[in-house]
Amino acid sequence: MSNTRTAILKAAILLFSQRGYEGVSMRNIACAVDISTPALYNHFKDKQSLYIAVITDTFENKSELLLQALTGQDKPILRLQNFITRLSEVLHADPDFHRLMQRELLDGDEKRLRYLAQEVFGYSFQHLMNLLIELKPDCDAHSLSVIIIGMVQKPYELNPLDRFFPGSQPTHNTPAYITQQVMAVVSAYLGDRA
Amino acid sequence: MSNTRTAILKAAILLFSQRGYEGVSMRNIACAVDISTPALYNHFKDKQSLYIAVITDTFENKSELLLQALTGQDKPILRLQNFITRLSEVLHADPDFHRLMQRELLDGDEKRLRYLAQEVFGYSFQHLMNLLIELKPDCDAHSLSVIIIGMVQKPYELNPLDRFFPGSQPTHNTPAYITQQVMAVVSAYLGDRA
DNA sequence: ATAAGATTAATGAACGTTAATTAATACTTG
DNA sequence: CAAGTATTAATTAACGTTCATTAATCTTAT
Repeated sequence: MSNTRTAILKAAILLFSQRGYEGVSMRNIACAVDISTPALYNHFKDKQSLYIAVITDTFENKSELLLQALTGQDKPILRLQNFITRLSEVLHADPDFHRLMQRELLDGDEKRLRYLAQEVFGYSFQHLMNLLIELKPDCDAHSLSVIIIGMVQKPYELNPLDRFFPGSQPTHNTPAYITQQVMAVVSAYLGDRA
Repeated sequence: MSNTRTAILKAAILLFSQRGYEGVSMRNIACAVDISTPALYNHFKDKQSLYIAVITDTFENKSELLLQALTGQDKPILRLQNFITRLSEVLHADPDFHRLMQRELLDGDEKRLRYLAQEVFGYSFQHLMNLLIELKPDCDAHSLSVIIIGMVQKPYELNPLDRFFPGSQPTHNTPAYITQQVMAVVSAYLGDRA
Protein backbone atom coordinates (compact mmCIF):
# COMPACT_ATOMS: atom_id res chain seq x y z
CA MET A 1 0.00 0.00 0.00
CA SER A 2 1.07 3.50 -0.76
CA ASN A 3 2.80 5.46 1.91
CA THR A 4 0.73 8.54 1.30
CA ARG A 5 -2.49 6.59 1.61
CA THR A 6 -1.64 5.35 5.08
CA ALA A 7 -0.49 8.81 6.09
CA ILE A 8 -3.85 10.20 5.00
CA LEU A 9 -5.67 7.46 6.88
CA LYS A 10 -3.69 8.10 10.02
CA ALA A 11 -4.34 11.82 9.97
CA ALA A 12 -8.00 11.33 9.09
CA ILE A 13 -8.54 8.89 11.93
CA LEU A 14 -7.26 11.44 14.40
CA LEU A 15 -9.23 14.33 12.94
CA PHE A 16 -12.52 12.48 12.47
CA SER A 17 -12.33 11.02 15.96
CA GLN A 18 -11.69 14.44 17.46
CA ARG A 19 -14.08 16.61 15.47
CA GLY A 20 -16.54 14.27 13.74
CA TYR A 21 -17.42 13.88 10.09
CA GLU A 22 -18.92 17.34 9.53
CA GLY A 23 -16.28 18.99 11.68
CA VAL A 24 -13.42 17.97 9.40
CA SER A 25 -12.86 19.28 5.88
CA MET A 26 -10.83 17.71 3.12
CA ARG A 27 -8.60 20.76 3.40
CA ASN A 28 -7.98 20.00 7.08
CA ILE A 29 -6.90 16.47 6.27
CA ALA A 30 -4.72 17.51 3.35
CA CYS A 31 -3.07 20.14 5.51
CA ALA A 32 -2.34 17.59 8.23
CA VAL A 33 -0.63 15.32 5.67
CA ASP A 34 1.03 18.32 4.03
CA ILE A 35 -0.27 17.67 0.53
CA SER A 36 -2.72 19.56 -1.62
CA THR A 37 -6.42 18.91 -1.20
CA PRO A 38 -7.06 17.38 -4.63
CA ALA A 39 -4.25 14.88 -4.03
CA LEU A 40 -6.57 13.18 -1.55
CA TYR A 41 -8.78 12.15 -4.44
CA ASN A 42 -6.00 10.04 -5.94
CA HIS A 43 -6.36 7.72 -2.96
CA PHE A 44 -10.02 8.01 -1.98
CA LYS A 45 -13.03 8.52 -4.20
CA ASP A 46 -14.61 11.18 -2.00
CA LYS A 47 -14.99 12.27 1.60
CA GLN A 48 -17.49 9.55 2.39
CA SER A 49 -15.19 6.80 1.12
CA LEU A 50 -12.32 8.18 3.13
CA TYR A 51 -14.48 8.17 6.23
CA ILE A 52 -15.60 4.59 5.60
CA ALA A 53 -11.95 3.61 5.23
CA VAL A 54 -11.21 5.34 8.53
CA ILE A 55 -13.98 3.42 10.25
CA THR A 56 -13.08 -0.01 8.91
CA ASP A 57 -9.37 0.52 9.48
CA THR A 58 -10.02 1.54 13.06
CA PHE A 59 -12.54 -1.16 13.88
CA GLU A 60 -11.24 -4.24 12.16
CA ASN A 61 -9.27 -6.66 14.27
CA LYS A 62 -10.60 -5.01 17.41
CA SER A 63 -12.94 -7.91 18.10
CA GLU A 64 -10.20 -10.54 17.91
CA LEU A 65 -8.62 -9.55 21.19
CA LEU A 66 -11.98 -9.68 22.93
CA LEU A 67 -12.83 -13.03 21.37
CA GLN A 68 -9.53 -14.53 22.50
CA ALA A 69 -10.24 -13.54 26.07
CA LEU A 70 -13.77 -14.95 25.93
CA THR A 71 -12.92 -18.27 24.31
CA GLY A 72 -9.75 -19.19 26.16
CA GLN A 73 -9.22 -22.34 28.16
CA ASP A 74 -9.52 -20.70 31.54
CA LYS A 75 -12.31 -21.09 34.06
CA PRO A 76 -15.44 -19.11 33.10
CA ILE A 77 -15.01 -16.44 35.77
CA LEU A 78 -11.43 -15.91 34.65
CA ARG A 79 -12.52 -15.63 31.03
CA LEU A 80 -14.96 -12.94 32.09
CA GLN A 81 -12.21 -11.10 33.90
CA ASN A 82 -9.94 -11.40 30.87
CA PHE A 83 -12.67 -9.96 28.67
CA ILE A 84 -13.20 -7.02 30.98
CA THR A 85 -9.48 -6.40 31.15
CA ARG A 86 -9.09 -6.55 27.38
CA LEU A 87 -12.02 -4.26 26.74
CA SER A 88 -10.71 -1.79 29.26
CA GLU A 89 -7.23 -1.98 27.78
CA VAL A 90 -8.50 -1.37 24.27
CA LEU A 91 -10.48 1.68 25.33
CA HIS A 92 -7.48 2.94 27.25
CA ALA A 93 -4.89 2.33 24.55
CA ASP A 94 -6.92 3.52 21.57
CA PRO A 95 -9.02 6.56 22.45
CA ASP A 96 -9.54 7.28 18.74
CA PHE A 97 -11.32 3.97 18.43
CA HIS A 98 -13.45 4.81 21.43
CA ARG A 99 -14.43 8.24 20.16
CA LEU A 100 -15.19 6.97 16.66
CA MET A 101 -17.41 4.29 18.14
CA GLN A 102 -19.34 6.84 20.19
CA ARG A 103 -19.73 9.02 17.13
CA GLU A 104 -20.99 6.09 15.08
CA LEU A 105 -23.56 5.34 17.78
CA LEU A 106 -24.81 8.91 17.38
CA ASP A 107 -24.46 9.46 13.65
CA GLY A 108 -24.03 6.09 11.97
CA ASP A 109 -26.57 5.21 9.33
CA GLU A 110 -28.25 1.82 9.27
CA LYS A 111 -25.59 0.20 7.12
CA ARG A 112 -22.68 1.33 9.26
CA LEU A 113 -24.46 0.42 12.47
CA ARG A 114 -25.16 -3.07 11.16
CA TYR A 115 -21.50 -3.44 10.26
CA LEU A 116 -20.51 -2.30 13.74
CA ALA A 117 -22.97 -4.63 15.43
CA GLN A 118 -22.39 -7.71 13.30
CA GLU A 119 -18.84 -7.59 12.03
CA VAL A 120 -17.13 -5.83 14.89
CA PHE A 121 -18.97 -6.79 18.06
CA GLY A 122 -21.33 -9.59 17.05
CA TYR A 123 -19.18 -12.60 17.91
CA SER A 124 -17.83 -11.11 21.09
CA PHE A 125 -21.30 -10.18 22.27
CA GLN A 126 -22.60 -13.67 21.55
CA HIS A 127 -19.73 -15.28 23.41
CA LEU A 128 -20.11 -12.91 26.33
CA MET A 129 -23.75 -13.93 26.61
CA ASN A 130 -22.83 -17.62 26.44
CA LEU A 131 -20.28 -17.10 29.17
CA LEU A 132 -22.78 -15.36 31.43
CA ILE A 133 -25.33 -18.12 30.89
CA GLU A 134 -22.63 -20.55 31.92
CA LEU A 135 -21.94 -18.55 35.05
CA LYS A 136 -25.56 -17.85 35.96
CA PRO A 137 -28.02 -19.90 33.91
CA ASP A 138 -31.12 -17.99 35.03
CA CYS A 139 -29.81 -14.52 34.19
CA ASP A 140 -30.88 -12.28 31.31
CA ALA A 141 -27.64 -12.62 29.41
CA HIS A 142 -28.41 -9.83 26.96
CA SER A 143 -29.21 -7.20 29.56
CA LEU A 144 -26.33 -8.30 31.74
CA SER A 145 -23.91 -8.08 28.82
CA VAL A 146 -24.99 -4.54 28.05
CA ILE A 147 -24.72 -3.61 31.71
CA ILE A 148 -21.20 -5.00 32.00
CA ILE A 149 -20.07 -3.17 28.88
CA GLY A 150 -21.51 -0.02 30.39
CA MET A 151 -19.63 -0.52 33.62
CA VAL A 152 -16.34 -0.84 31.78
CA GLN A 153 -16.88 1.85 29.19
CA LYS A 154 -18.50 4.61 31.21
CA PRO A 155 -15.36 5.59 33.13
CA TYR A 156 -13.74 6.40 29.80
CA GLU A 157 -16.79 8.21 28.47
CA LEU A 158 -16.99 10.38 31.57
CA ASN A 159 -13.27 11.02 31.49
CA PRO A 160 -13.56 14.58 30.09
CA LEU A 161 -16.06 15.35 32.85
CA ASP A 162 -14.27 13.58 35.63
CA ARG A 163 -11.74 16.20 36.57
CA PHE A 164 -14.59 18.51 37.53
CA PHE A 165 -16.17 15.91 39.80
CA PRO A 166 -15.49 15.68 43.52
CA GLY A 167 -13.41 12.71 44.58
CA SER A 168 -11.89 12.25 41.15
CA GLN A 169 -8.65 10.29 41.22
CA PRO A 170 -7.05 10.10 37.81
CA THR A 171 -4.80 7.30 39.01
CA HIS A 172 -7.93 5.14 39.23
CA ASN A 173 -8.57 5.48 35.52
CA THR A 174 -6.50 2.47 34.61
CA PRO A 175 -7.60 -0.81 33.05
CA ALA A 176 -6.39 -2.73 36.09
CA TYR A 177 -8.35 -0.67 38.60
CA ILE A 178 -11.50 -0.58 36.50
CA THR A 179 -11.32 -4.33 36.00
CA GLN A 180 -11.00 -4.83 39.72
CA GLN A 181 -13.97 -2.62 40.52
CA VAL A 182 -16.21 -4.09 37.85
CA MET A 183 -15.27 -7.65 38.77
CA ALA A 184 -16.04 -6.96 42.43
CA VAL A 185 -19.57 -5.87 41.54
CA VAL A 186 -20.26 -8.48 38.89
CA SER A 187 -18.87 -11.45 40.75
CA ALA A 188 -21.00 -10.54 43.76
CA TYR A 189 -24.02 -10.81 41.51
CA LEU A 190 -22.90 -14.03 39.84
CA GLY A 191 -22.43 -15.67 43.21
CA ASP A 192 -19.59 -17.78 44.53
CA ARG A 193 -20.05 -20.80 42.33
CA ALA A 194 -17.22 -19.53 40.18
CA MET B 1 -40.78 35.27 26.11
CA SER B 2 -41.43 35.53 22.41
CA ASN B 3 -43.31 32.76 20.71
CA THR B 4 -40.90 32.63 17.82
CA ARG B 5 -37.94 32.32 20.14
CA THR B 6 -39.27 29.21 21.82
CA ALA B 7 -40.20 27.74 18.45
CA ILE B 8 -36.63 28.29 17.28
CA LEU B 9 -35.29 26.70 20.46
CA LYS B 10 -37.53 23.69 20.12
CA ALA B 11 -36.53 23.07 16.51
CA ALA B 12 -32.86 23.68 17.27
CA ILE B 13 -32.86 21.22 20.15
CA LEU B 14 -34.15 18.48 17.89
CA LEU B 15 -31.78 19.26 15.04
CA PHE B 16 -28.64 19.72 17.14
CA SER B 17 -29.35 16.54 19.08
CA GLN B 18 -29.82 14.58 15.88
CA ARG B 19 -27.02 15.93 13.72
CA GLY B 20 -24.63 17.79 16.01
CA TYR B 21 -23.39 21.37 15.92
CA GLU B 22 -21.52 21.20 12.62
CA GLY B 23 -24.21 19.07 11.03
CA VAL B 24 -26.89 21.74 11.39
CA SER B 25 -26.97 25.03 9.51
CA MET B 26 -28.82 28.18 10.38
CA ARG B 27 -30.77 27.57 7.17
CA ASN B 28 -31.88 24.17 8.45
CA ILE B 29 -33.16 25.67 11.67
CA ALA B 30 -34.91 28.59 9.97
CA CYS B 31 -36.54 26.19 7.53
CA ALA B 32 -37.80 24.02 10.37
CA VAL B 33 -39.42 27.06 12.01
CA ASP B 34 -40.60 28.35 8.64
CA ILE B 35 -38.98 31.76 8.88
CA SER B 36 -36.13 33.31 6.94
CA THR B 37 -32.59 32.65 8.07
CA PRO B 38 -31.71 36.23 9.08
CA ALA B 39 -34.81 36.31 11.29
CA LEU B 40 -32.96 33.96 13.63
CA TYR B 41 -30.56 36.78 14.40
CA ASN B 42 -33.35 38.84 15.91
CA HIS B 43 -33.50 36.27 18.71
CA PHE B 44 -29.98 34.90 18.99
CA LYS B 45 -26.70 36.68 18.47
CA ASP B 46 -25.12 33.94 16.40
CA LYS B 47 -25.05 30.19 15.93
CA GLN B 48 -22.89 29.64 19.01
CA SER B 49 -25.27 31.56 21.25
CA LEU B 50 -28.21 29.62 19.90
CA TYR B 51 -26.40 26.38 20.62
CA ILE B 52 -25.58 27.47 24.16
CA ALA B 53 -29.24 28.34 24.68
CA VAL B 54 -30.16 24.88 23.40
CA ILE B 55 -27.77 23.24 25.84
CA THR B 56 -28.83 25.20 28.91
CA ASP B 57 -32.52 24.90 28.09
CA THR B 58 -32.17 21.16 27.69
CA PHE B 59 -30.01 20.55 30.73
CA GLU B 60 -31.41 22.87 33.35
CA ASN B 61 -33.80 21.36 35.85
CA LYS B 62 -32.67 17.88 34.87
CA SER B 63 -30.71 17.43 38.07
CA GLU B 64 -33.64 18.29 40.34
CA LEU B 65 -35.48 15.06 39.69
CA LEU B 66 -32.35 13.08 40.43
CA LEU B 67 -31.65 15.05 43.58
CA GLN B 68 -35.15 14.49 44.88
CA ALA B 69 -34.74 10.75 44.53
CA LEU B 70 -31.37 10.79 46.25
CA THR B 71 -32.33 12.99 49.20
CA GLY B 72 -35.75 11.62 50.05
CA GLN B 73 -36.78 10.20 53.39
CA ASP B 74 -36.69 6.59 52.31
CA LYS B 75 -34.22 3.93 53.37
CA PRO B 76 -30.85 4.27 51.62
CA ILE B 77 -31.33 1.26 49.36
CA LEU B 78 -34.70 2.60 48.27
CA ARG B 79 -33.22 6.02 47.56
CA LEU B 80 -30.66 4.31 45.35
CA GLN B 81 -33.41 2.50 43.52
CA ASN B 82 -35.37 5.72 43.11
CA PHE B 83 -32.30 7.40 41.66
CA ILE B 84 -31.75 4.62 39.17
CA THR B 85 -35.39 4.69 38.19
CA ARG B 86 -35.39 8.46 37.73
CA LEU B 87 -32.20 8.46 35.71
CA SER B 88 -33.55 5.70 33.51
CA GLU B 89 -36.84 7.51 33.09
CA VAL B 90 -35.16 10.76 32.10
CA LEU B 91 -33.03 9.03 29.48
CA HIS B 92 -36.09 7.22 28.21
CA ALA B 93 -38.42 10.21 28.11
CA ASP B 94 -35.98 12.77 26.71
CA PRO B 95 -33.71 11.21 24.08
CA ASP B 96 -32.75 14.70 22.87
CA PHE B 97 -31.24 15.37 26.28
CA HIS B 98 -29.38 12.09 26.14
CA ARG B 99 -27.96 12.69 22.68
CA LEU B 100 -26.95 16.27 23.47
CA MET B 101 -25.17 15.05 26.58
CA GLN B 102 -23.25 12.44 24.60
CA ARG B 103 -22.34 15.05 22.04
CA GLU B 104 -21.11 17.42 24.74
CA LEU B 105 -18.93 14.65 26.15
CA LEU B 106 -17.33 14.35 22.72
CA ASP B 107 -17.21 17.95 21.57
CA GLY B 108 -17.76 20.18 24.59
CA ASP B 109 -15.03 22.67 25.33
CA GLU B 110 -13.69 23.12 28.83
CA LYS B 111 -16.23 25.75 29.80
CA ARG B 112 -19.25 23.74 28.71
CA LEU B 113 -17.91 20.57 30.29
CA ARG B 114 -17.39 22.36 33.58
CA TYR B 115 -20.96 23.64 33.41
CA LEU B 116 -22.20 20.14 32.71
CA ALA B 117 -20.19 18.60 35.53
CA GLN B 118 -20.80 21.23 38.16
CA GLU B 119 -24.17 22.80 37.46
CA VAL B 120 -26.01 19.85 35.97
CA PHE B 121 -24.63 16.73 37.62
CA GLY B 122 -22.44 17.95 40.45
CA TYR B 123 -24.92 17.81 43.32
CA SER B 124 -26.47 14.56 42.18
CA PHE B 125 -23.10 12.93 41.84
CA GLN B 126 -22.04 14.08 45.28
CA HIS B 127 -25.24 12.78 46.86
CA LEU B 128 -24.95 9.49 45.00
CA MET B 129 -21.48 9.06 46.43
CA ASN B 130 -22.69 9.89 49.94
CA LEU B 131 -25.47 7.37 49.57
CA LEU B 132 -23.08 4.65 48.46
CA ILE B 133 -20.76 5.37 51.38
CA GLU B 134 -23.75 5.00 53.64
CA LEU B 135 -24.59 1.67 52.06
CA LYS B 136 -21.03 0.33 51.90
CA PRO B 137 -18.57 2.44 53.87
CA ASP B 138 -15.46 0.76 52.52
CA CYS B 139 -16.35 1.15 48.82
CA ASP B 140 -14.76 3.51 46.30
CA ALA B 141 -17.81 5.74 46.00
CA HIS B 142 -16.52 7.62 42.98
CA SER B 143 -15.77 4.57 40.87
CA LEU B 144 -18.96 2.88 41.96
CA SER B 145 -21.02 5.93 41.05
CA VAL B 146 -19.54 6.02 37.57
CA ILE B 147 -20.12 2.30 37.18
CA ILE B 148 -23.76 2.55 38.21
CA ILE B 149 -24.38 5.43 35.82
CA GLY B 150 -22.81 3.32 33.11
CA MET B 151 -25.08 0.39 33.88
CA VAL B 152 -28.16 2.56 33.56
CA GLN B 153 -27.09 4.62 30.59
CA LYS B 154 -25.46 2.05 28.35
CA PRO B 155 -28.68 0.28 27.35
CA TYR B 156 -29.86 3.58 25.87
CA GLU B 157 -26.54 4.31 24.21
CA LEU B 158 -26.46 0.90 22.58
CA ASN B 159 -30.07 1.21 21.53
CA PRO B 160 -29.31 1.99 17.86
CA LEU B 161 -27.06 -1.07 17.77
CA ASP B 162 -29.28 -3.36 19.73
CA ARG B 163 -31.66 -4.49 17.05
CA PHE B 164 -28.72 -6.06 15.22
CA PHE B 165 -27.64 -8.03 18.28
CA PRO B 166 -28.73 -11.57 19.00
CA GLY B 167 -31.18 -11.94 21.84
CA SER B 168 -32.36 -8.35 21.62
CA GLN B 169 -35.74 -7.80 23.20
CA PRO B 170 -36.97 -4.27 22.71
CA THR B 171 -39.59 -4.79 25.39
CA HIS B 172 -36.74 -4.95 27.90
CA ASN B 173 -35.66 -1.43 27.06
CA THR B 174 -37.89 0.15 29.67
CA PRO B 175 -36.94 2.11 32.77
CA ALA B 176 -38.65 -0.45 34.99
CA TYR B 177 -36.79 -3.43 33.56
CA ILE B 178 -33.44 -1.67 33.49
CA THR B 179 -33.90 -0.56 37.08
CA GLN B 180 -34.68 -4.11 38.12
CA GLN B 181 -31.61 -5.54 36.38
CA VAL B 182 -29.24 -2.87 37.67
CA MET B 183 -30.60 -3.12 41.19
CA ALA B 184 -30.16 -6.89 41.17
CA VAL B 185 -26.49 -6.52 40.34
CA VAL B 186 -25.76 -3.55 42.57
CA SER B 187 -27.61 -4.78 45.63
CA ALA B 188 -25.73 -8.09 45.41
CA TYR B 189 -22.53 -6.10 45.67
CA LEU B 190 -23.74 -3.84 48.46
CA GLY B 191 -24.71 -6.84 50.55
CA ASP B 192 -27.85 -7.56 52.49
CA ARG B 193 -27.46 -4.96 55.18
CA ALA B 194 -29.94 -2.80 53.29
C1' DA C 1 -44.51 57.33 15.35
C1' DT C 2 -41.64 54.22 17.10
C1' DA C 3 -39.80 49.93 17.97
C1' DA C 4 -39.77 44.93 17.20
C1' DG C 5 -39.51 41.47 14.02
C1' DA C 6 -39.92 40.00 9.59
C1' DT C 7 -38.18 40.12 4.64
C1' DT C 8 -34.93 40.30 0.47
C1' DA C 9 -30.42 40.96 -1.06
C1' DA C 10 -25.82 40.55 -0.67
C1' DT C 11 -21.28 39.76 1.68
C1' DG C 12 -16.77 37.10 2.04
C1' DA C 13 -15.25 32.75 3.39
C1' DA C 14 -15.13 27.89 3.30
C1' DC C 15 -17.02 23.78 1.48
C1' DG C 16 -16.48 19.31 -1.69
C1' DT C 17 -15.09 18.35 -6.02
C1' DT C 18 -13.33 18.52 -11.00
C1' DA C 19 -10.18 19.85 -14.76
C1' DA C 20 -5.83 20.48 -16.84
C1' DT C 21 -1.23 19.69 -16.32
C1' DT C 22 3.31 18.18 -14.86
C1' DA C 23 6.94 15.28 -12.51
C1' DA C 24 8.26 10.83 -11.39
C1' DT C 25 7.98 6.00 -11.44
C1' DA C 26 7.31 1.50 -13.53
C1' DC C 27 6.49 -1.63 -17.74
C1' DT C 28 7.07 -2.92 -22.20
C1' DT C 29 9.57 -3.36 -26.36
C1' DG C 30 13.61 -2.80 -29.56
C1' DC D 1 20.62 -1.81 -21.83
C1' DA D 2 17.96 1.95 -23.82
C1' DA D 3 13.79 4.21 -25.55
C1' DG D 4 9.17 4.74 -25.65
C1' DT D 5 4.90 4.36 -23.15
C1' DA D 6 1.63 3.89 -19.51
C1' DT D 7 0.53 4.71 -14.79
C1' DT D 8 0.65 7.04 -10.58
C1' DA D 9 0.52 10.94 -7.83
C1' DA D 10 1.29 15.42 -7.20
C1' DT D 11 0.28 20.42 -8.44
C1' DT D 12 -2.47 24.96 -9.38
C1' DA D 13 -6.71 26.87 -10.75
C1' DA D 14 -11.28 27.00 -10.76
C1' DC D 15 -16.18 25.37 -10.40
C1' DG D 16 -20.68 25.83 -8.19
C1' DT D 17 -22.72 25.46 -3.63
C1' DT D 18 -23.39 26.39 0.94
C1' DC D 19 -21.87 28.53 5.06
C1' DA D 20 -22.67 32.30 8.86
C1' DT D 21 -23.53 36.82 9.01
C1' DT D 22 -24.78 41.80 7.85
C1' DA D 23 -27.25 45.72 5.69
C1' DA D 24 -31.17 47.83 4.17
C1' DT D 25 -35.97 47.72 3.80
C1' DC D 26 -40.67 46.71 4.83
C1' DT D 27 -44.55 45.35 7.96
C1' DT D 28 -47.08 45.55 11.98
C1' DA D 29 -48.61 46.25 16.24
C1' DT D 30 -48.39 49.51 20.46
